[in-house]
Amino acid sequence: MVAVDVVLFTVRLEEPIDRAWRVLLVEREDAAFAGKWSFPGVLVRAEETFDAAARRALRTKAGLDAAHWYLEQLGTFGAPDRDTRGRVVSVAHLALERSDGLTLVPGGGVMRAEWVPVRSLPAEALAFDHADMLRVAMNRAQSKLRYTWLAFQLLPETFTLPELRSVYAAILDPALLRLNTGNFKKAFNRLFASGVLVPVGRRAEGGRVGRPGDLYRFTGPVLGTWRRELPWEHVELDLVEGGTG
Amino acid sequence: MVAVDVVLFTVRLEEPIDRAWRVLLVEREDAAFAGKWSFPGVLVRAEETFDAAARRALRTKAGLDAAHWYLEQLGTFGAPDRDTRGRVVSVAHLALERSDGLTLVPGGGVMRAEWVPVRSLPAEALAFDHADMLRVAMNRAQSKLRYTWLAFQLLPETFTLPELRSVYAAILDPALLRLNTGNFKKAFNRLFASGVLVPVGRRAEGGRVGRPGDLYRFTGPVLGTWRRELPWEHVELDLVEGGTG
DNA sequence: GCAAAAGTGTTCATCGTACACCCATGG
DNA sequence: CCATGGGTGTACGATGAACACTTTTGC
Repeated sequence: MVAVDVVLFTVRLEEPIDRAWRVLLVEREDAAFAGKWSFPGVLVRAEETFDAAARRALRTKAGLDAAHWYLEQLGTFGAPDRDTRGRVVSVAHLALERSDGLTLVPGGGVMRAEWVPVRSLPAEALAFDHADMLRVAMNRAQSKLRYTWLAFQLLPETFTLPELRSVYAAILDPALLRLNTGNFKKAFNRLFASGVLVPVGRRAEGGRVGRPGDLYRFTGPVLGTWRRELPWEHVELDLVEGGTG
Repeated sequence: MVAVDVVLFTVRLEEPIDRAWRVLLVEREDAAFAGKWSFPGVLVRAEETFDAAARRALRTKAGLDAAHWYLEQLGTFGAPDRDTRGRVVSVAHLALERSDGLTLVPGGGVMRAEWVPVRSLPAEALAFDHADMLRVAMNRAQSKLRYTWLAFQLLPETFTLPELRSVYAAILDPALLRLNTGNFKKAFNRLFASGVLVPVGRRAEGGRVGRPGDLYRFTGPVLGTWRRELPWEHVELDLVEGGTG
């Protein structure tokens, strides 16, 4: 028996930073798992790909149309005793998406579907080995945020730099919020220079105290590495014409 | 049906750099797959973990005792038509190990087992979707070499810096061999300073032309990231005592 | 002695960090 | 006009890249 489970992360910018990083969890109708959260998942059909099954899980269990969302395979969990009802191998998936305009519609054996704060989620609250899955998913999401431009996936079309910083802070480290704003912007100098991050106009909504931030738009692929990790990553040596004798 | 396949990489320092990066491939006895290479793999038993199954595949198909080797899950391949004999989901694994003292012993339905050069391996030479697996495995191995100290896993107890450079060159980019030796050493300054990389004594074997390299020993965990990837990775701000009015 | 390869040290440019200063908004 | 927060510019230190130079081997 092969199943898929989906760990769908989002960030709620309006929430306090410690509760901003959220994950989609559902509670099943089965009495056996009462009071436990789990990730939306389905059994893989005979002629179905994992990717299709994962998007179907989001649709049927939470009413979300994930047809075009960012989705990647996380890993496969197959400990012989992970499911008490027999050996079920689960291919876990990671998805990230903004959740502003979404409404959750529980379905298919699901009582509740909610965005639950990740940082304060105790392992006992999760069914099966989903606490393991969550740990792997959190690490992977943090890595992806570091190596790629996936952070922009969690923001609306136009956004301010403080909002961008909030995304990084919510997922990587809340302390980032206390970082100097100027240096934060400088970290994106290359994106500005290459025209992938472009300013739009002043921010009208000044709901809070200070000066509103400038609005920006991201026009690049969300994947694509941050920069080189090894010093000598780009070796473009033209062969030196060494005399051979 | 759930199977595991293992992509086991090694580096042969004595070979020319383009043929130094090698992968373990086997040829099955089945007439249906004659002339095609595949990765060693087995069906997962009822009460067996993936990890155990992967190590069993190396043992039974190639006679390798991989009990303590570096092994990680790569990803799961489950396209409905990937195996002509029915739907078989395969959990691919990545392993890296030095191969100096190893002898390959074909077994369990395997005719041949060989270390095949990776860079010159055409996709058509591989059975099933193993060409896809290989591509993923190559990318993952290259990433691991960049983010971790896994390169040392492919070297003997003591080694020279040129040999270390050869490992990086074989897997990342052959052009690294033409890089300045001094700057290469400087890239490991942190390892030297922390005492994880320690010199031993002069290299006796001077089989080649120039001066033999100094011998070194690596005494650290093979995993462990290279360095920070985001500028503001380590936020250790003490809260500034701002007057709150 | 000469060529080839390994290893050391210096210089220079780049970039991350700290910090001072200016701008815009709400009360 | 003052507190709060966003944005700009400058100075300094760390470090990667280029390169000159020394050391050690084989022929």
